[in-house]
Amino acid sequence: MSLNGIFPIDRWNFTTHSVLSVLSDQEMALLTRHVTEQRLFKGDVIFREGAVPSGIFVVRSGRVKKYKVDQTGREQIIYLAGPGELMGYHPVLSGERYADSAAAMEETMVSFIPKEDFMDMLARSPVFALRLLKAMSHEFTVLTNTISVIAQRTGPERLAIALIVLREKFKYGLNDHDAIPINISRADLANMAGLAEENVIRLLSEFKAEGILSTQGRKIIIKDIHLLVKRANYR
Amino acid sequence: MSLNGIFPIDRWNFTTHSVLSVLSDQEMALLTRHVTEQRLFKGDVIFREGAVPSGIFVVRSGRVKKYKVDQTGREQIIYLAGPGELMGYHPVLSGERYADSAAAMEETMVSFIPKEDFMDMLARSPVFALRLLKAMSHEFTVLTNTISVIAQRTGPERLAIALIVLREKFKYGLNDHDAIPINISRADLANMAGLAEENVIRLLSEFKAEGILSTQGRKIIIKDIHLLVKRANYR
DNA sequence: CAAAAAAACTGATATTTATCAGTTTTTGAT
DNA sequence: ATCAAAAACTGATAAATATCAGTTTTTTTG
Repeated sequence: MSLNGIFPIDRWNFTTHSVLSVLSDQEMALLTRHVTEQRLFKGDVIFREGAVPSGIFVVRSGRVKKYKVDQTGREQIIYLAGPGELMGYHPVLSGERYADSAAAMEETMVSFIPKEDFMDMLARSPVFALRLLKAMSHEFTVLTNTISVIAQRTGPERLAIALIVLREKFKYGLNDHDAIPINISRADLANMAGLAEENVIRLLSEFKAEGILSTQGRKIIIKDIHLLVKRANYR
Repeated sequence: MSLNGIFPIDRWNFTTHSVLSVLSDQEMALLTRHVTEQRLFKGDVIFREGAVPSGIFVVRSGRVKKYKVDQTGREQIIYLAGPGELMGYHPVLSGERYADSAAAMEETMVSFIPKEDFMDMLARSPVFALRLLKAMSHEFTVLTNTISVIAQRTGPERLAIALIVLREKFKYGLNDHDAIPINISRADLANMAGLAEENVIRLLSEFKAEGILSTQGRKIIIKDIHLLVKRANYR
């Protein structure tokens, strides 16, 4: 079932504009001539805030969290990247260091493209540059909405929105009628919603009592998406 | 006195990469051939969330807040734009609607460039496109840091950070040794720091008691920037 | 498959921040 | 300069959320 029209899911989480797809086969071959593949396991760090980038990453499979760590060690998850998404190109373009860190949330495959090849393709292909501008502009909308969610929504609303986003992120590869098991630790969920872990757990059992979801161990299954959207208090 | 090295002020608030400056005189003339100037007064809305953009804006003088309004009518200020900054080009590039609203915080001059002229220049000038990519990437860092401030800092820390940013934003046109009067309503300050207005006022008098600042009516003057940076708990 | 480790969960309490109902001060218009 | 309106400010209270100190369940590993 699609959420279009009910909840603007695309605005909250997806980078639907496929950036690489605008390249011709020839250009693609040029861009990926020095590409390397990496298999990552849960918790593996892909890049760390403050480090100097040497290339960009493409998520091939799995899920990656982008986050910032504060003084007390708490993580705030800023974005969740899935298959097909580009990561880590902003600091390459701006000549800065990484503004956040990225880590695999499960077994994940990523491709690494050296920054020289990326910048080279950008200079060669005006279409690619324009498409990247478009994709970044969209990401901007997503980040702006993230700010408003964190700053203006209550705890229960933030959790409900995080669950709606996660459900979409975990849909990948499943049939439409399948139940979608959201496989995420309570700690990661808390860091997404900006809540203490204990409060996430308490809210989850409230949602369960309301018939919104069920749990199987750590896995969360949304039973009534409309009720969940209502709980998110979306206007 | 510069804050470089003490507090990474640029990361938090400035779009220092001047986008228009890379254009030749000829290109500039082409871009600004249909430009119109507008004089705006305090509170005047420049664009509103959800509206369809028909061009981009350049702030010439004054200060503009970019914000989102929630169900209860509360504003969260996302960014504060000053002289030289481009506004409202993201939705033009992505073909979306405005993700946030913009309003003048004081008497302000803005230029309006029709989107056709902007897109035309982008197609004509690869240097311009690359520069825009660079500027947007930097903005990304700023937004990412905004998220971490809102999500991970305490109320007093958020207020201290807002004041540091505001002090820089109000520096424009003053001599280095001048006191910088931050002229902002308590309501706007609260909406920047993500606090209730009453708590901002209480915190301001705490800061005053600590010798960090003084007030003259609504105007705030930072007396000890090092103490303020300390209060922001920056590492 | 049993033991150990990790994660999920619970209840009580503390802390932070917002809300409400005002009073006082400042600002802007005549 | 005066008055009305708006903004700044104060104190008391309420609500939301975090923290602490555990117990129970689930997952992982030898």
